[in-house]
Amino acid sequence: MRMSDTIEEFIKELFDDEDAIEIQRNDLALKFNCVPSQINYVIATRFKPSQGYYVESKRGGGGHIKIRKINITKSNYFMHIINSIEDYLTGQDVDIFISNFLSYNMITETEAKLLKVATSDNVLKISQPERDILRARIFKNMIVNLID
Amino acid sequence: MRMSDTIEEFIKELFDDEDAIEIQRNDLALKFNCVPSQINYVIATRFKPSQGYYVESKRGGGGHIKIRKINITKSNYFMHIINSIEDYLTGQDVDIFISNFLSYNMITETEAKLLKVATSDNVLKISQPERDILRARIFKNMIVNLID
DNA sequence: ATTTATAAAGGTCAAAGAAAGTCAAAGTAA
DNA sequence: TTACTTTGACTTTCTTTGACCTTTATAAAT
Repeated sequence: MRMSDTIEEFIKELFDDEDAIEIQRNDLALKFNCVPSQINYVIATRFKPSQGYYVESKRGGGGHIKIRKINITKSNYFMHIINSIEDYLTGQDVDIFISNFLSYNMITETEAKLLKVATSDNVLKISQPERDILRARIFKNMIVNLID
Repeated sequence: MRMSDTIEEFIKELFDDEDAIEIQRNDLALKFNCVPSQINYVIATRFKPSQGYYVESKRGGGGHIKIRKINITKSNYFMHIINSIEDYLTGQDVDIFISNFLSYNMITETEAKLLKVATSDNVLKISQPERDILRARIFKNMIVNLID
């Protein structure tokens, strides 16, 4: 088995239910007896955004590499919602969606308020059926941006 | 955890609702077993104006370092922005506002994305000048909801 | 009362240390 | 051959440390 695969596996095991982990490049390199940049290679090839991960790091004393797993459930959930919304969307529909999002802890209170106000009749202020069409577009596009 | 982080945390806990605190550099250094200039480092990197703090100090006997939290209260800040927006708002204006909000740490990345997408040409998709008028309405109303 | 010395703060800056990042060359496997 | 892996020299970023500097208060000396 390639060393990169071993390291990849090890890192993946670190996510034990958690959705984010923190590693130290030099420690890992030491543990696997490889050069530190090998760790970068593993991360670059196995923990890309397209593979559902997203990475941030800090250099200097006490530096570290943090790898976050994109919450598939969340993104599936929102994707499903988006697909389920037709071309028209009423204000009541929005209210129901938002209260569900909140009860599943998918969004913050502030995000809820933003969704609500940006799609409210008072703000859109155009006549039907254009209003519900515009509302659907705004709402769907906003939701896409709630996926981590 | 880095010493700087520990010290930062400690200092932040000193603000217990208060909006200003006073510390003594040598005492702190002693408490955390570090050189006094470490305190300066922490202050310089973690209590910058851009991070909402402002620092004054006095040397000599009975000297001290006073750190004040500047609360351009979010609410004042946003209210001012809202008042400054006329009936029309372009996409470029929005971009500038958003990047300012972010650099002043007034909003999260997600909130930024929501603001951006809910006011983008692609989503509004109506003709001018109605588009800029609608954008102004949506943007202003969303911002109101960013005030905790 | 004024000047002078001393001690008590805090400030600055650069060097050393501690991570992580980059990139290209060399090695391997399909 | 071609794509993927491994290595290592070099770079960049952030933190820690320490030597030296400036400011302020207070006590001592004039």
